[in-house]
Amino acid sequence: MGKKDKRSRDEFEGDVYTSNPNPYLAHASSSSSLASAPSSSKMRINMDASLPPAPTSGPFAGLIPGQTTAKQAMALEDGHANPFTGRAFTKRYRDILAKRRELPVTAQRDEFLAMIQRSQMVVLEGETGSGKTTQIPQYLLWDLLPHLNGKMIACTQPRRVAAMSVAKRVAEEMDVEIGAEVGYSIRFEDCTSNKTVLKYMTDGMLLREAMMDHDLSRYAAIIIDEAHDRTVQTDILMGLLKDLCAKRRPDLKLIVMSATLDAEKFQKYFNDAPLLSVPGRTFPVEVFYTPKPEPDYLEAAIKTTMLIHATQPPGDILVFLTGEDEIEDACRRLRGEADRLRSRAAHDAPKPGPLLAVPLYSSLPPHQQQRIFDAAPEGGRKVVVSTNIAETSLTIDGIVYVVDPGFSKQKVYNPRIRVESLLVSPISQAAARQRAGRAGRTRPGKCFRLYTEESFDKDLLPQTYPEMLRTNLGNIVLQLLNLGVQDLVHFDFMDPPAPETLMRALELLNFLGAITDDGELTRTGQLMAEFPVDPEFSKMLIEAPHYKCSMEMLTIVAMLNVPNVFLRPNDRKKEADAAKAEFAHKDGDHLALLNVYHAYLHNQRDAKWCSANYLNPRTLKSAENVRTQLSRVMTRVGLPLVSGDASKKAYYDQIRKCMTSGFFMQVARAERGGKYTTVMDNQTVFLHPSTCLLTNAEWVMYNEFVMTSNHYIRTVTAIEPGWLLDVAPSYYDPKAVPEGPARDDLARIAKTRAVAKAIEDRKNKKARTDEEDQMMLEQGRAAQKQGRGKQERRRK
DNA sequence: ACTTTTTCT
Repeated sequence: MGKKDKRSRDEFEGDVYTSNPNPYLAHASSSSSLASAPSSSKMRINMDASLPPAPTSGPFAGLIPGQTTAKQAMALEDGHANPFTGRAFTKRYRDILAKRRELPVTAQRDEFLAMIQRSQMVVLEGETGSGKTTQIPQYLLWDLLPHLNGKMIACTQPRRVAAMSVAKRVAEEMDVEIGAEVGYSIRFEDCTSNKTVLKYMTDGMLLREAMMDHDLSRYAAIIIDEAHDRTVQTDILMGLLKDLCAKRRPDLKLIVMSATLDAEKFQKYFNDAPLLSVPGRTFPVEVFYTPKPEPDYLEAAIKTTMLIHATQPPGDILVFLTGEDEIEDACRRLRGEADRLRSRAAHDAPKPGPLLAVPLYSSLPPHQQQRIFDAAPEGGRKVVVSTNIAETSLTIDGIVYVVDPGFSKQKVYNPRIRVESLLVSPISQAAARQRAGRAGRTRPGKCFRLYTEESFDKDLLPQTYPEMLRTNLGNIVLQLLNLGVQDLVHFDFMDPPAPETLMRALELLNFLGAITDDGELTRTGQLMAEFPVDPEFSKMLIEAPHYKCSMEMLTIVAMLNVPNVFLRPNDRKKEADAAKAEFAHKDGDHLALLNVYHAYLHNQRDAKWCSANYLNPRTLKSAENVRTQLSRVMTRVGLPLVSGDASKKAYYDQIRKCMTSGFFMQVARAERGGKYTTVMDNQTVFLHPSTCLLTNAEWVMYNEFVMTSNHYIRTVTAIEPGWLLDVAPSYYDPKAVPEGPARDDLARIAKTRAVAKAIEDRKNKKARTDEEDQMMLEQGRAAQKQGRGKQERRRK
């Protein structure tokens, strides 16, 4: 830790004033001085950015903020009344308190306090069951007493559900109502109040707040939890906060909490911040490897599961596979095998128990997801076959055996062809450990890895590649620019993305008009950053009023920002396809989505109607949520909510043209035999079989490029090539388009237009001269008249 | 020629 960390509080206060004499200035000079001014509470930038003065009376008397001990806090926790509310502690509180005192982290409370009191940043490493997520924020609360000077402590989580459930737990632990002293803030749900001093929130939510207040001045401390997840949001937050701590908030405390043994990397990144290691509390898991590599992991997984079922003591099994189809298939086969095993068992031999095979993946409707918590059948066992959702997001108690084939679907981004795709790839060692750990939550367990130990050591990466290196950065770059980070190349990423990926993002934003050639955020870019969607979508929304289709664009963008609404159960594919055809629009999938949403509202959002039509009511509900949020943003930034006349022929043209203004970079032109070629990079692609496009459209725009058994374009709508010249003239300058039929088309249209324009110009020019002549004549007459008038007056 | 992973604003 640097010299700064050892300074006294007085020096810190001095620092605050010298480094930032006028906080308003810092704010105004940032690039996000948008039309939508920050709300007044957010403008309340504290001139006194340091700790509150030591209270001389009241329940906290005797504590010196930033210098307390565990003993002092524990005495108050053990007291009669809750110092934060004044109310007497409940019995339930005391019961929970007793359990909290047994958590591994409790033993290190003083050690933690000592570290954070002498260092601005601390890295904390703790496995599951250590209690770090619930306790550390409370320890800080008792030490910094942020409520005494109107500040808060934030603890960020990568996932919404975690933020919400941990907040609820901690509210109980502190004997307060959720939303009062302890609250949470996630998209669509702000459960906080002016009383809130401890706030759990998603990383994305804190990033949004940072856009309005670059200094995050409401917070006395920020805790980044689950940092090992390395989500894009976590990574950006770490970069921002590191910089903020060093430059503008020397008083801000930062704790980075991580689960894996990768803490040294975090430590190094945070300028050798001190590290606290907290042991976890889980049961031991015995790990087994296969002696030889398995040629087919699905076969091996089924074989292994059956073997466990037949030979191992009671206990449920968790099998990790990669996707929906694979999982459903595996479940069917496991059921079959188990039945066969039971019917074939010899009379004298013990009969193996029944096997309950339950699938688990995110798109599963909630009531089916609930089935993973069903009890195993009498005398038998339960197998949960899951995607990596069971790795971190969902915990199933009672799992004793884990089958880990070592694969998951992972997003990869290829900046050269600007395509994100999902690939079945080997997992990392960290992920493998995480999977194994799922067997030891309630008692000692076993993990069967379907690969060799040598392969684990040699082939698996220690950590999963951070998402930042596997994703399209369009939206992230826009956000960073809006956060006032001008110099992206030198932004302190923990793992810097490939320069080509950054280039692609800047190029995209430039084509969309969000940034200038020099990389400066434009007014359009500032507006775009206000919308919680990718830049192509926000561009569509901003352009919508010009095309008189704000309402329609809101619906389409919302529908494209939730998971697929169309259900297609394996045993009812035909019926589902027929139901979907009812919503089809001849010009493409985007307009079909519009039809679906209208029908959904028209049928009073009825869940029964949804299922009868093979639509997912849950996704439609969230589409409505997204739509409401987006429309609020539009109103806030002053974009009119207008709609065209649906009975006019031009109505759908306007909508399609508006979509083209956002997605003009994703356009393909038909070839023979149902093939298409993408216009800018000459990729051969096929319409995804799910498309409802009825015409043989020559030109189409698409939403997604998917690589599965083939190159497909998904969610496709027919467009007119001429629109491309209107919405992106420089991008579609025929000279810039690769040679081929697409370029020929564009060149022909451009030429026809040029000729037409020349004729029009000449006509206009003639008309103008005629008009001018006429005007001059009239002016002349008027002057004559006036002149005569004057003469007449003079005569009088 | 024949179909989707996870999460967040």
